[in-house]
Amino acid sequence: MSDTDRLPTWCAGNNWCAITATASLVGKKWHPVIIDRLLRNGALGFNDLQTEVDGISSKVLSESLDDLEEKRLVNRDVVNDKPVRVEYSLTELGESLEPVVRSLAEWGQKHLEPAEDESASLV
Amino acid sequence: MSDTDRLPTWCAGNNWCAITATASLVGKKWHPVIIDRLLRNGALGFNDLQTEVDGISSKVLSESLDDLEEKRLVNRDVVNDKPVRVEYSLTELGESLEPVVRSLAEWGQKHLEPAEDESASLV
DNA sequence: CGGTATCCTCATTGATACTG
DNA sequence: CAGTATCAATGAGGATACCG
Repeated sequence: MSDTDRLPTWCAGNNWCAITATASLVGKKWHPVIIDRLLRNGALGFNDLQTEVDGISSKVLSESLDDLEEKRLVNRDVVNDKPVRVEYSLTELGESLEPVVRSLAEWGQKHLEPAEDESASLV
Repeated sequence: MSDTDRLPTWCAGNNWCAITATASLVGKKWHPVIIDRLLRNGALGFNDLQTEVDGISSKVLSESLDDLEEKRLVNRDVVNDKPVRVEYSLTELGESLEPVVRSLAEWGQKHLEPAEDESASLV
């Protein structure tokens, strides 16, 4: 019931529907970071991932991972039973987000960072 | 003080800093739609914009516009004094977001929409 | 026309603690 | 190691009404 508003009814056939939907994916604060980490490092365990992201609580990481898994962007593989060892990795769909993430990163690097501090020239 | 966490300290020199910053821009639910509308239509008045977006309240539109203006993505021009006539348009910086928005849209169209409903063929 | 002002609800985050 | 449980705090989003 709560997921009926995921794709609003006014999201007819126009492409900003896809924009909104995608933005709600990568705009979830931690999602792009997690995806980035996974793109860079490949498979990571839960705590490794938490260390990599640095600043996220285990609860939020767990929820984010659930969300990303549900959306088929990450795989969760139990690679060992005892002691428990889990590895998170990107699915093909998740990896297909790379250009999107890169586009975000490039725009941000080009337009956002210099705006905050004009005293330093480009490195 | 509350804006000290806009760019978290752990956002060192890695590019996911830019990712996060950009994602927080275009991930604001209505922002990408507004930008899309402005990209398509050019300059729009407040109420026109509200009609275009369809579903946004004047309060949220107003706040979004403030936010976008503050980030130098949209211009607010008073083109007439009495009666008041205001036009919102994208700045160059705002227009430079087009590839980002397109990248979001393309990914969403390619990967998101077919997954939700496989019964209907493309229109 | 172009907004503000309230007030309210719900989603998201986060800290801390605890478990298999 | 890999999470879940709880609870508090924050804030974005929305409905409605009103103002210059």
